[in-house]
Amino acid sequence: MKHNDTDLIKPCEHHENHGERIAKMAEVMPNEATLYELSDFFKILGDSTRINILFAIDGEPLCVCDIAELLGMTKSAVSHQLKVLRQSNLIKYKKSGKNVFYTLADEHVRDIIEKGLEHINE
Amino acid sequence: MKHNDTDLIKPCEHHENHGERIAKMAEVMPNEATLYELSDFFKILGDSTRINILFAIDGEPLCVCDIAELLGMTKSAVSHQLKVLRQSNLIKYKKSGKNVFYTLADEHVRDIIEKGLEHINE
DNA sequence: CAAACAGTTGAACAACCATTCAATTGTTTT
DNA sequence: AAAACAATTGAATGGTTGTTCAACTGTTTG
Repeated sequence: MKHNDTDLIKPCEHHENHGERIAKMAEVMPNEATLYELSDFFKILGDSTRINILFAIDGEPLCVCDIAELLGMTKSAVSHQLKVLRQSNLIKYKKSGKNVFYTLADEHVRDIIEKGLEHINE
Repeated sequence: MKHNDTDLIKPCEHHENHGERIAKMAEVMPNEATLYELSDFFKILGDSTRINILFAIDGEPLCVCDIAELLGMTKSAVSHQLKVLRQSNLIKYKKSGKNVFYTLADEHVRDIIEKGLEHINE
C-alpha cells in the first residue's frame, strides 16, 4: 500500500506559473479579519427564521408577540433570534409599555436581501 | 408556583390592532419556499472557507491545488467546499489534464459579495 | 400589593456541518 | 504497466447552533 499524499499542503507541480498565480492572488485578497466579518454577516442571514423575521418587520414595526404568531413560533425562540439580529446591528427596537417593537436597522439591510432574492429568481 | 405561559403561541392582548397587523404582514410575506431558498443561499456564503475560495478564484481561474496552498488548507477540505459551491451554482469549472480550474459562475455572485463588503465597512 | 402579561435569558438537547483521514478515480509520465 | 500526481469521495469526529424548557425581569392592571 502506497503512502497517502492527499492531504499534504504543497503546490501542484505540473502546470505553469503556479507560484506566480498564488503570489498574484495573495496580494489582492482581503485580509483575514475582513473575510471572517463578511462570512459572519452572511451567516446571520443564512437562517430561515431570521430571514422570516426581517421580512416580517420590514415596513411596519412589530412586537415579539406578533412576530411569534406570524411565524408560528414561540416567543422564546423568536426572542433568541432577535438578540442575534440585534447584536449584528441588523435591527433596532423601541420599548412601549410592556411591548418591544422591532424594525429593520436601515435600508442597507433591505438592499442586500433584495439582491439575494434577485439571485435565486434568476 | 404559577403556570408557565411563556411558550404558548397566542397573540398579545394589550395593544391595538394586533390582528390587523398580523393579517397585513402575512399578505406581503414571500412564500415559505422562497424564504428557505433565500436563507439557504446566504448560508452558503456564511462560511469563511467558502468566501475565501470565492475571492481566490475571482479574476483568474485556479486549480484545487493552488486554492489549497493559497488558503493553507488541505486539498480535501477545499474540494469538499468546492462541491458545495458547485451544487449551489456559484462556481463553474473546466478540466485541463490532471487539473480542474474553478471560476466564479457569473457577475451576480461578485455583486452580492460586494454588497456584503459595503455593509461591514459602513 | 398581587396577578397577568410581554419579553429576556441560561442550560440542555438535538441536528447540522466543516474538517480530517483513508481510500479511490482518472490522467499523465516513464 | 506501473508510478506519480490532481482531485474526489465517504465515514467519522468535534464544534457550532437553533429550539425547547423553565425561570426570571419589568411593566401594567385590578
